[in-house]
Amino acid sequence: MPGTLTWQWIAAEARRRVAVRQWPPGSRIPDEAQLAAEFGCARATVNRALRELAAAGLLVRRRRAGSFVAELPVRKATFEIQVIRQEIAARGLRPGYRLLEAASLPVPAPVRDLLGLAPGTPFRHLRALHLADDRPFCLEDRWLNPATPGLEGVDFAAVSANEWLVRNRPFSSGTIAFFALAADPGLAALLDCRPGEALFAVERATFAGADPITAVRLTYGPGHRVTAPI
Amino acid sequence: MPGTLTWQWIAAEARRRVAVRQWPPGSRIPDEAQLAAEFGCARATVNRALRELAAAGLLVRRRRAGSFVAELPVRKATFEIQVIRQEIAARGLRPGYRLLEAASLPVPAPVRDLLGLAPGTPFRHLRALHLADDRPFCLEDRWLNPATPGLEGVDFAAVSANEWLVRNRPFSSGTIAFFALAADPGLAALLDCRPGEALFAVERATFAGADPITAVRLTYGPGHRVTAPI
DNA sequence: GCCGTTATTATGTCTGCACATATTGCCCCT
DNA sequence: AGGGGCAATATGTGCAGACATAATAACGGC
Repeated sequence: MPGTLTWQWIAAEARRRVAVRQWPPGSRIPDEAQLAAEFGCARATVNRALRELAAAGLLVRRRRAGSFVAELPVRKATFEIQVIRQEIAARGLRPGYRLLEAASLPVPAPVRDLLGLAPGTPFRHLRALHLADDRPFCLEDRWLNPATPGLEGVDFAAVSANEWLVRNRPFSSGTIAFFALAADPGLAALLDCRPGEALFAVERATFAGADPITAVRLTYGPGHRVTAPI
Repeated sequence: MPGTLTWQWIAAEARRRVAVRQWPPGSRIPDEAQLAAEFGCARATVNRALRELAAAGLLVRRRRAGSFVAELPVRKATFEIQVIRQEIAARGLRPGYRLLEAASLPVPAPVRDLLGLAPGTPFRHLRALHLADDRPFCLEDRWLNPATPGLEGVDFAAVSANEWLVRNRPFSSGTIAFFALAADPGLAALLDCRPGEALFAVERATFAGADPITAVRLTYGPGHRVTAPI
């Protein structure tokens, strides 16, 4: 055991003790100082290991109270949100892009609520199709704040709004939602599927601080799956 | 600036510098020692801050090369996977549960591939309906390794397999996938919706080390959304 | 001029110490 | 017995210094 130190080893050992019920769910585990003594390392090293396990949902830590094994551990799955072009390339396909529509319109009510806007606010509305090996991959339907800095003069026929935003307005906060959707005739024609077919869709709303930047719905072609390791 | 230290302040300041293009995408940022000098703190503190930003996808760090602002930052959305009963309770609804079917059957091919099993392996097959305020919420269709320790004698009419596993075989690894699905007549009857309606579904495969534990598909009622902050 | 070896450098991690902070539980006062 | 205040305690974070490691850049031999 000594010699193989590092916080990762300690984290793995703690995981093992939880898995074999040496530290049963709900129980309090020895405090950092005790573990540091047992493993023959500094308390900071134990702290690093346990902090990691708490972030993973395995432990619950409370000041003065101690560290406890989670009763009903909340597992966390982390999905990576890439630029769509990269998402397509990662599947070994050739990405393509076609702008369908660009206009300035008053935002519809659902988007208004999502972004917290006043009724009648004009936003830029964009619809574009992302292609993989020349076949429809996903429809991007976006409402974009016209006050976004740097927006004037951008040609969204050449660069997708998706990619322009990631490059130019990155690091914003927001929410993401996944859901299922039946293809209406228009969607079916665009995504090359049967009307009524079940499609997978993602909606994102993003903000820079309190300022709304964009709301987007990405509707994927039939059979699309989003996966992540647990 | 001095006095307000903590790694969180440094992380926020670094985020700001990236956002205002003081540190443009792709550029190399000053190294930890320089930043520590600038902020008047220890290198370990800067390290903690930058490590956090790298985990968030904002920075890319390479030994000897330095820290760089990500070109196309890969945003990460973290979904919490709760026990279904808690998921229902969190929506302010009364959770219910009904076991529909329990049998020992040879695993079908798709599940076999997912879990890496030999053909003809017998697994325990469970189907159960989770209810919210007595209305169908989600159908659980599960294949469970009969060799799972502690499994014998568990009454899955009283406890959902979902919850039993989280309590008794937690902390396993695996994969999760989200996708859309059209309701077949059987599903439609169970989930109280129209046949052909688009439904949201989740598939998980979980392992303890290399040993397969379970494969499960959760098919949610119409209109279900899964959301996460970014 | 090309290629393999070596030195340099920035990050990754550990140690040992210190103080801050949030609770909890005990004690004391009423 | 009950309630409020205080001290004990475990985590959270900070500092300075050190060595490990990986990847690059510089160098030297052929």
